[in-house]
Amino acid sequence: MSNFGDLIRIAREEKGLFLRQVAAELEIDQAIISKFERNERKPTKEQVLKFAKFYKLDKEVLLVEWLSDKVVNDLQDESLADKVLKAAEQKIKFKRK
Amino acid sequence: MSNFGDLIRIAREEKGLFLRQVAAELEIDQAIISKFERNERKPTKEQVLKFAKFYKLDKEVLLVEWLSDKVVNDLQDESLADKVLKAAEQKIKFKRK
DNA sequence: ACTATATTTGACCAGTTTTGTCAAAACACA
DNA sequence: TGTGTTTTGACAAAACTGGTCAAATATAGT
Repeated sequence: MSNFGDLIRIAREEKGLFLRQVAAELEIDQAIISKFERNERKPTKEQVLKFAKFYKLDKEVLLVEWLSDKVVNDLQDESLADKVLKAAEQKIKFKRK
Repeated sequence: MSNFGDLIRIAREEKGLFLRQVAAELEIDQAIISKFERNERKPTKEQVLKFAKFYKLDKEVLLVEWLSDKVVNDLQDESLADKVLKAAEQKIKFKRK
């Protein structure tokens, strides 16, 4: 199962870049990027988009990864997760009308 | 489509109670309850449980309503909602193993 | 319109959480 | 050991939450 951190770590490694270099390019402290890569901290939406652009990753893929991490985080109480997701789906459907 | 606010407003009206009374009973400021009923503010989990108990509503129903409101709130970008919910589902499934 | 009561609104505060900065510690490896 | 990279943790700044209160607004009865 993928997650935001893995995606950006792999992308960085594939390009053979150091945290320092990415940090300079994106103007984000390298300590923070390190934490993003280990899923220790959640980036802002802006930052997600910066990573997508810089690593040339699909913006949507990265956003979905990031948002679903956030949703999972809301559902601490696993036991209700299924019901909650179903309910959320219904609400979204309803909103679209 | 229901939501947390509607549920507790209807419950209160069915019991013929004033905000003031509920506020006193639950020790929550009536201005806040008013905002909960209009979905202007999100209660804490504790508060959700207080309402369930006081109005004798099913705890789980109320929690699902509350959590799914939270999830929908995360998904500002409706266009990705379906993908995000599917991804979240996968992550939950994965976590369970 | 006036009164009385109920609800909503908005300004403000305090406490918590999140985000960013930095330097030291830990790690990798020649 | 020496050099360069990554991780960790302490700290501060900023943003967000949750609560309090009183004034404004709405509602109903007279």
